[in-house]
Amino acid sequence: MQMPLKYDAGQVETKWYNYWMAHNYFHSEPDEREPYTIVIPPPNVTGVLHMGHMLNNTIQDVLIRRARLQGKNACWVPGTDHASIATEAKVVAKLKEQGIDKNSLSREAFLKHAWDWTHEYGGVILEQLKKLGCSCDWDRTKFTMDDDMNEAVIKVFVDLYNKGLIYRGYRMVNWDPEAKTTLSDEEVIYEEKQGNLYYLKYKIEGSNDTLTIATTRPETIFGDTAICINPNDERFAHLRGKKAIVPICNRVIPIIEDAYVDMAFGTGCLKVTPAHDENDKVLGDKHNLEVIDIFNDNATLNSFGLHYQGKDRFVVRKEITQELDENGFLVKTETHVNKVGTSERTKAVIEPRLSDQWFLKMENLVKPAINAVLGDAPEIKLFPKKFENTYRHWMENIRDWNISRQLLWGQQIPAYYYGNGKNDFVVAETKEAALQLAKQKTNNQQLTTHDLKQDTDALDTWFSSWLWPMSVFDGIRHPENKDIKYYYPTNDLVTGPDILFFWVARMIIAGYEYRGEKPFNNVYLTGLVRDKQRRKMSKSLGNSPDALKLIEEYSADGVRVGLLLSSAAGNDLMFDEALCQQGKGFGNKIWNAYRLVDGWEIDQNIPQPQANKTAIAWYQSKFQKALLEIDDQFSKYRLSDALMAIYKLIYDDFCGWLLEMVKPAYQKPIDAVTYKAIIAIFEDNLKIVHPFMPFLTEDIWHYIAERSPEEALIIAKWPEAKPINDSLIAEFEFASEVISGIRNIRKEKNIPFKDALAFSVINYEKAPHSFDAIIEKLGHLETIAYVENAVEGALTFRVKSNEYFIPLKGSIDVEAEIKKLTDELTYTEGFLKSVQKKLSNERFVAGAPEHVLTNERNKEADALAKIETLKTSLASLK
RNA sequence: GGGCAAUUAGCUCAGCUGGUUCAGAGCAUCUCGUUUACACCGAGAGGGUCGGGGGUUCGAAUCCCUCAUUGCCCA
Repeated sequence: MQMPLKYDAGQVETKWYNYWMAHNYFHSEPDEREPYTIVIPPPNVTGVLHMGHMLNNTIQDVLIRRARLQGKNACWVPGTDHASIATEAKVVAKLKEQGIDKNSLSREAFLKHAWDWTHEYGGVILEQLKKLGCSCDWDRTKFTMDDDMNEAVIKVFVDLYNKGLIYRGYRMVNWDPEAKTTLSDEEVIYEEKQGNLYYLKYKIEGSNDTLTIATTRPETIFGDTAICINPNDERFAHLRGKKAIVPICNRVIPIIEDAYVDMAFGTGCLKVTPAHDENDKVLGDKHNLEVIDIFNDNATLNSFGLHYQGKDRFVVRKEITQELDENGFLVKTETHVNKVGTSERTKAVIEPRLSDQWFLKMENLVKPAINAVLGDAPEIKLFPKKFENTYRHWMENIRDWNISRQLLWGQQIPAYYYGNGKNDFVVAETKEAALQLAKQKTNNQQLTTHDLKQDTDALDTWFSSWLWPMSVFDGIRHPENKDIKYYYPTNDLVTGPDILFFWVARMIIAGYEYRGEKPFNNVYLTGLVRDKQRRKMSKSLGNSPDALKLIEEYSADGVRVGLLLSSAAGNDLMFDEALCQQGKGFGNKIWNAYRLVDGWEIDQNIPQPQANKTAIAWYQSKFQKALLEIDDQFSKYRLSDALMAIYKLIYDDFCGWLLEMVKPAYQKPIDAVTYKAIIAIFEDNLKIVHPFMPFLTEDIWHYIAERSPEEALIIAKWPEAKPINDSLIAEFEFASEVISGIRNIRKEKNIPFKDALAFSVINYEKAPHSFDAIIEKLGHLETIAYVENAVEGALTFRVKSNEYFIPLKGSIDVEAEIKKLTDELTYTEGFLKSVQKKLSNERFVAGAPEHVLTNERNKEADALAKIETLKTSLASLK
């Protein structure tokens, strides 16, 4: 087939993606082959492709395509998650645009809107992954809110509850008193605000002593249930075990000691208000303090606020400051800058508020997961290893997981209340099952489903995605099905370090709890994609390039290469479009290399020149060496280095050297043996490039020959390992230095390449002649003459101790030659001296290992030989 | 405030358990070159006292201490 001059990426990409889909190469079913499985980190269903996804999914596709070429049964399961907070926020915003208030809708009506939204925008991101070339098994696409997935989540919740691992408890949440709703941490914006630090005097019970505390929120004194001092603070040693009296409300509260208190901040005495401060809550739990909530849900004071009842918190702050001052409790006021959380949407100052939440006990669940990664015989490896420290730190200090969210979008918590008491509920997979349980629990056979009210909260999205590697294979509902038994544990997980805890650790926990087995063998943690100024790429900064535009401009292959060229595992990636350009350039290079080969005329009758045979044998060894290196880099998840090894192999060794070596002279045909070998080599090259540049390689593959669907590159066989001829590689290295020497002289003397040169050598090194014909060709020499003595009137250069001569018509600048030789001599003598100094150091000779010594002695011998050559040359010139 | 990383050429990074990858790669820069695959090209060149200081050692980018700077996570 005739090849176009230029590679048309857009057209080629569509063509081959459709071809791959039509022939079902991405689909996997269990069979007798070894499985290789990846589950995608499910992106937000309503999200769009950004640079992080591009990097992440390129890596996964490289891994999966390589596995496929290696003959494994490769299965990459795609899907999306429902991202409850993000999606719900988007739906709420859209409704607001239409003038609809979320709170005016019933649960069912709201969910209908959310599903409409999901159906409209959901899956866009998956379509975008196709543009990138991702070879996911689309038949297996999952969504965390699919019916079967929901069922698995609920089943797990009920099971954990029945095991006594799920409980209800209080937790501090971000309360927006204007919207009267809970906000996630992501929806709170912290702003620096100028405020005051009020110094308040508290009396000590049973004495005339006082203590002074500093607070930014004097109105919260009604909620004080302790004063805390640092046990190491000698200033307050006299207060130990005493009690203090809260001003105005005159409540008597204990003085407790805890190292949490910063002795240097304020007065060193801290008032503790567990109901209204996260840190105070922790202190309160630790010291068993009373919890007094002083606010209504709109942030006015309740009855604990006494005569301030019904007034807003900020009004009270002013008024109470005055009252305290008038009664002599206010010592002084200082200005103070602190960070105040405000609502992203209403701008209201967030009120920390205690609220009923569902928790999962982590202490015991976490044990197998710690052992799996950090134990003596780790079953799961993290790449890069440095994240093991982070993992350890989090897992060993794990807190119970708050799994409830005050949202509608998500799996509704399957707890059913039959009464108003705190414990008047049952947990079951269905309402019907709940009714049975409720009847048993209450002994009230009259109960009906109408008496049951389901908890209004939804489950944290991570409570779905922590089951992902199991639930996508239906392994929770049907633990013995053939898919889960075949594909689980999966092989590699590729994700960002920012969700190491939220997701990765929890999947490990769930894996051991529900299958008694790890969910994956290896975790490859990618870096964050940043821009050239090291800023994180984000929508709000607007510094993230449009992913699809990039693909349009640089081709999918180009962008893939660009992303991977500079992304060592775990290191952040400084994204630069120039890298995509480099990727595109690489594609162009391969394309044109094939155009060259494709254009050759083949002559069956001419014998293969020895030089071509040597060249091909050399490249084959070089290829095998690269293959080993590539395998090694892959095993360490160093895809960047694997790609660079391939890049250099193809660009330099194949295009730069091999093709130049075997290229027939102008309008001359090539022998059939060489041609056949070059084609075979080209095919092997395409195979190793294919995981990185799937489109271009598949396209060229089909230009090389007519191929049936069974012969497509995507399912070809990865090149076999063969022995490496190291001496041939070394001989080439030597020859390439000779060629460089010739090129240098041409350049120095402005000799055009088309002029053939006379050339002589004194072969002191007894170098073999295998590459002579190649040196002649690439150096454009008339011939290589082996001589015993220096050639007069010639330019010279040396490789090791061999001396090369290029006689020039016209005069040689003898002075310049002498200077060149003298410089080389001076340098070599200096080098020799340093080597000999080392060798004459007895402690070095005694202490250094044998191979180091041998090396130093070789250096010495080489230097001596070279000095000999240089001296002979100099003598002949003078 | 606690913890964990990092600092090597103009840029992005590699350099595993101290000595043949020991100062490297790619890009960028500069010079020369339109040789019939490719100017998205070819041939060459320059560029780093391996963040500063100290120590261990025959020998340190590599190990230890210290200071400085930066980043990340947790509070």
